[in-house]
Amino acid sequence: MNQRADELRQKGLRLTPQRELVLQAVRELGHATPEEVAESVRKSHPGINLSTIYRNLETLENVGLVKHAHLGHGGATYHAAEDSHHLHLVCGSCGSVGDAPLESAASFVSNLIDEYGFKTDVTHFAIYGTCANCSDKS
Amino acid sequence: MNQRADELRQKGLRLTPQRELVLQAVRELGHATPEEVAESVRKSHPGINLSTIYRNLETLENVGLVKHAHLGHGGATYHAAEDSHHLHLVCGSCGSVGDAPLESAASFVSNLIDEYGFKTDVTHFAIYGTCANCSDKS
DNA sequence: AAAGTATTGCAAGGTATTTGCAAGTAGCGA
DNA sequence: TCGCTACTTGCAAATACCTTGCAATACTTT
Repeated sequence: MNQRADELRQKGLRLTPQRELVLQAVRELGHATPEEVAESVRKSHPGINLSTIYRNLETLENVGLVKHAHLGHGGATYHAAEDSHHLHLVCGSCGSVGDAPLESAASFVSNLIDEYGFKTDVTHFAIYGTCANCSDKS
Repeated sequence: MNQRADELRQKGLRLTPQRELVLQAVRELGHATPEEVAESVRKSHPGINLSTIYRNLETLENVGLVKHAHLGHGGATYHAAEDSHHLHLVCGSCGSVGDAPLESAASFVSNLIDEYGFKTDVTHFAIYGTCANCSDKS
């Protein structure tokens, strides 16, 4: 039917309605927890089980269509693989999540490679701190 | 008895054996989950309850003797406030946690301040990536 | 030493995520 | 198009991790 389906099938996986819905929801939502994905999917298809969401997020991640990042205390948040080209600035004070381009971290990343041989993925964990807004107030 | 005890008492808190043990364990362990702290403490004092560990970690953090960081999927890990002067390089492949001095991120941090007014605390979340060891193998 | 209150241990309660299993269904082949 | 096989789903139970209520205990101050 399309590339996506083929890619799944090649790995012995199937393109089920539920799986498509999960992928679509992740793409629409940007960053979303499994719970939020479930909520979104259920607007059109109320019957979908939470464990199905979890299993599909995992499956889609294995295939490379989806990635997860850790933006806070609790669980992971998921986003489409296509938009993992920015880092997440999480404000510990107000909880807001801002974006910044990868270039902001370019020198940092190359530092770590040069000095430690460590290949950094700055998108996977949040960059924690205090946003401009909250800094002003204090 | 000592500075630590006084500092606690000033805030209406008490220095209990359990509390001292928790602090000592955190200092010895470097980075530790509540579970690991419990395990360590129980070697000398088997009766200590997990909820006591959790409550004391929280209390000690409020007082500023202990801090927590997010180094992986699950819960937080705790360390003594004194050694929060490094960032954590977590390898997604082997799970190892390496340290790097704050200076490695200095330009990154000032970038984010200049461009977004965002004050970064690079120690709070792990820096995720692949360590030199694991890069070699692949 | 006694009183007052923070703290502890225990058990129960939460929340988030995972797992076992029978029923359902996508996708390949005839 | 039909059937078969194996991947998936929904459901319920289980697990992991952490929090909370409460009565008993034990630091601290007086």
